[in-house]
Parts: sequence; structure tokens; C-alpha cells
Amino acid sequence: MRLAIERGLENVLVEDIAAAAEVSPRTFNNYFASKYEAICALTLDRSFRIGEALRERPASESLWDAVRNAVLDVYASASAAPDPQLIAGIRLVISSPVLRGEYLKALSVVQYELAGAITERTGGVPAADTFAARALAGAIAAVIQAATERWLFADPPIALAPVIEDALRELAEGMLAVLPEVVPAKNNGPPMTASG
Amino acid sequence: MRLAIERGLENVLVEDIAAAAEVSPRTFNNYFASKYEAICALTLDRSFRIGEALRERPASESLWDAVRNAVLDVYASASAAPDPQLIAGIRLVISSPVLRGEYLKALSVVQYELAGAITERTGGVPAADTFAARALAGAIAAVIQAATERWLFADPPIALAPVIEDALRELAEGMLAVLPEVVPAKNNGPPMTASG
DNA sequence: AGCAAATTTGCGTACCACGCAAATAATTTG
DNA sequence: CAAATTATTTGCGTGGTACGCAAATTTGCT
Repeated sequence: MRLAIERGLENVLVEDIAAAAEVSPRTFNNYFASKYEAICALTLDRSFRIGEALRERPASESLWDAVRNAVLDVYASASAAPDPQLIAGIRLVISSPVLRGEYLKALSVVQYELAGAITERTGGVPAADTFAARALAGAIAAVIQAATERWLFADPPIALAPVIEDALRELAEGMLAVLPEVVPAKNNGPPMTASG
Repeated sequence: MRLAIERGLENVLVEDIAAAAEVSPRTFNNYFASKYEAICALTLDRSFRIGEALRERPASESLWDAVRNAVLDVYASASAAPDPQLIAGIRLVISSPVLRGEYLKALSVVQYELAGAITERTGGVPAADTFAARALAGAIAAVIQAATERWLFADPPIALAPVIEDALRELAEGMLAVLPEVVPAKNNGPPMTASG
């Protein structure tokens, strides 16, 4: 990503990245299927960390609080003013169509990991997650993305963590405002309970 | 996709697709950046159709009903037993890592289109969508994906539309069960109201 | 019919992913 | 400590791909 910021994405070859990492190009390709994947590796890492963070929340917390705190934990380090380098990197990521696709993959991993951890927490096996778990995970992932975008274009620059916090609150408020009082007509699976 | 099902994804070259479409390989690449993009074009189309469907719902419907009906409209044609060809195609799509990435792009377009249409409906401009709109769109997209997966592996085969319907209901029920009674502490933007 | 604009096409080039097998490094085991 | 096993890195070759560019063809308009 450093190289891409310095010279522009299309002026960086796999060869260059391999050289900068002091490995052969072939080795680079053993670890990354493309240069785009390499650039998005950091985001992918964070996706996994969010899942882990949720699994580590105490069982005493309600599901919502646990999810919220897990996300905030991972973004806690982003409470200060943003690093211009990082900003430039993310702007780069979202402006290139190919990188954008790669970035979406990383975001889908957030969803996958979150849904698994949520399902575990509500007493299921991660592989057999429910629609409700997927919905919650999808909503969380969406607001993380939206918050990141807002932070990215904020002028003057702002810290990311509070934006994430706002986004999660708006998620909850918005959902509650939109959803009807649903009649529990059919019961197709165990409902998720508010307290894990 | 037909060719990929017949011979396996890696045994289909751009050249073959171009020949089957009776254009030159170069023309193929004028329209699709890769063969994977071409294969996922149908899913991408449907993403746009969902956004359109939402914009066409009558203003008298509540937001939730409008979204729900828009999604169901688009999947209404999938009320019969699934076409084995289609099943094979989607299984192909989600089993190949590269195609999966491309599929995720199409799904992210659902989110984007939905968020825009939702924002319009609640009186904003599509470009400036709120966190709440993004959250709802993300949740919807996630359950569409989850429902598609469940349908895909159902044995015996089942129709897709009812699964989508169940998924949307579980979304609503699950969210209501999980979300706390949020104290409206800060007011950072116009809340979405239930009736557009 | 005649002209302008858009689309299609061929060609050339730089680049890339990955199979395979050899070389090198790390780890286990007697 | 040495030998053997395993894992990692590397070079090479190959089939394939995306895309800039400019020419040729088709399309649309008056």
C-alpha cells in the first residue's frame, strides 16, 4: 500500500512489492493471489479480529452490548486524529474498482465472522447460523463501511472511533423505528434472545 | 455460465465465450473486465432491479413493507421448483474463490441501491444516505444471501421465494429481540420513520 | 444517399497466476 | 550432534489476460 500511495496503483508491479519485501516474486504469489489482495490484507486482518473480539466478550453482556463493544474494541486504537498515510491508503482502496472488489471480500469476512460468533453466543453452531444472526452481522458490517466512508471524507478530519459509535447507535435507533411490531406467525427457528 | 457449467470454469476461455456470443474477444472485453464479471452479470442485474422495485412501491406503504414487497417482487418468479441449471450455476459461482469475489460485488450493489432508494423514500438525497439506511440495506442484503444459500443446499429442493419471505420475517423478529430500548442520547441526523 | 457518431475489431504489449521441480532452510528424531 | 524429514522459498516455463490504440465497420440521423 505504501508503494501504491507513492507511485500510483498501476505503477506498482508484483515484482516491486516482492523486491520491497525482499522475497522473490514467486514467493509473493504463494501468499497473495494478486497485488490487490496483498493491499487489502490489513482490512482482512481486522475482520478476523472483530470476530475474535466478540468471542471474548463476557457472557454477562447482552448480545447487542457484546457486539457493540467488540466492534468498538477493535476500533479503539482509532480514537485519535487519522494518520494521513492511512487516509490516503483507504482513499486509494475505494477509488480503484479492482481494489474495491477486494475490499468487499474483506468486508464479507466481517459478516461471516460476526455471524458465526453471534450464533455461538446464542447457543448454536457457527456453521448453522440463522437468518437473524446474518441480518445483524450484515447491518453491522454495513454501518462499519458507512462510518469508514464518512470518516474518510470528513473535513476537517475526525477520529474514527466516535463515528463508529454513532453509527451503531443509529443502527439500533433506525431499526427500531422501521421495523413493525411483527406478529410471530411462524416459528422457523430459535429466536435470538437479547441476553446471551 | 452455461459454458462454465458444461466444461468447468477453468476450461472456459474468454475466447470461447466471445465465440459463443458471436463477437470478437476484444469486444467481449469492452463490456466485461473478466469472464467472472460476465458470469455474475445476471446477479448484478437483479441487484439493480431490487432498487428499482423499491422506488416503484406506492408511498402509502410503510418503509418496511415497501422494502419487503420490493424484494419479494423481484424474487416472485422464483416461486416454483428451482431450475437445476440455475442451481448448478450458483453452486459454481459460490465455490470458486474468484467468482465468489465477483458475486460479492454484485451483492454490494444491492446494498448500495437499496440504501439509495431507502434514503429517497425517507426524504433525503440518495448520495447522502444515513447510517440507519445503510444498516437496513445491509441487513436485507445479508438475508438475501443467506436465504439463497439455504435454498441452494435444500434437500429436497424448495422454491426460493418462500425462503426469502421467511428470512425477512426472521430479520425483523431477530432485530427486535436483540436491540435494546435505545436512549435517544444524541441526535446526529434525521431518524427514519416507519411510514415513508 | 451522405455524413457523423458509435461500435466492433485486430494487433501488440506488458503483465500476471500458477504448476512443477529443484534448492534452501527449519524442525524433528535417534 | 548428525541424519532425516518436513516446510519454505525460488526459478522457470506456459497459458492466459486486460487494455491502449487505431483502423474498419455498423448505426443513426437528416
